[in-house]
Amino acid sequence: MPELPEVETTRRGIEPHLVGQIINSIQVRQPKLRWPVPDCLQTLCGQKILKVTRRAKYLLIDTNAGSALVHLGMSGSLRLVEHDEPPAFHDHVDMVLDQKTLRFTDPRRFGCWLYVEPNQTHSLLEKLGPEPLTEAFEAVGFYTQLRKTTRGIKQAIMDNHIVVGVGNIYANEALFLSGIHPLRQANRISKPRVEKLCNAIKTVLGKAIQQGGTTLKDFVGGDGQPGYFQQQLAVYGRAGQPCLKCQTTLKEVRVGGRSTVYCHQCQR
DNA sequence: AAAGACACCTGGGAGC
DNA sequence: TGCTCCCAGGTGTCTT
Repeated sequence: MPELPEVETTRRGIEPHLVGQIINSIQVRQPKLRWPVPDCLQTLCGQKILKVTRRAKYLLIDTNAGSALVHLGMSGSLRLVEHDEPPAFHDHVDMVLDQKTLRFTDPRRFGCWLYVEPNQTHSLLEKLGPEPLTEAFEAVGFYTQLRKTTRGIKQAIMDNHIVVGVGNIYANEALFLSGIHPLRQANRISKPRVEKLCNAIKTVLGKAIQQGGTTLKDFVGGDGQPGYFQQQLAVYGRAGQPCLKCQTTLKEVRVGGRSTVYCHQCQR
């Protein structure tokens, strides 16, 4: 579920229900997430939520007494439920607000709930590269970064030091859109093609956010309408099927253990 | 300093 | 029907 568009969609979905609300309690049923949920998270109880922001795939729920730093991992989701809705097996954390309860579900427990002190940054956020949908991510800087590595381009764009938020699905899609072979050495791609890739990343992620997070299966917020996960992925999950541009059969290889699908005709 | 392997977990589907 | 194996949207940390 959660690639950057899903995280941003989650943020937009929960924010209106969170801002201005008081955190009445935080119930941790399963503290063993990616890292143990720290006791100091309780510092936030009694505080008013000021805003909900996102950095890479991390969500920050800000108060005057610090922030909750939440990551959805591979299988996490956040949604708003009524106070009396009984928790299911994988509902590990509840943030009880005035009107509703923000509930964190995560079967694989790769997600996290951490505490950040006021006016501090967390070490997890320190070494992150630029946000792909901002001007901080642009072709010149991107090209400079790519010149420094001989890795395949797919691995490079999935590296958080180079650009954040490009997960496996959208890495595949952006490379198809820009006509670049996923295994091509990052430092051997011409400037114009890097520019094209830069734009493709922005386009793919931006479109996915517009659609409400393409791969999301369950939504957050009261108005969780189904249907946005049935979308048009050009290559991901389509190995063996014809390329949408040239009908060549799409190939699949494993890159760093991740499924990688591409058209060997369109992508060079 | 950079790149690859490994780690953390559960659930679902394929294959036998 | 039931067991085993493999795969899945992430990413920090350890090992070369």
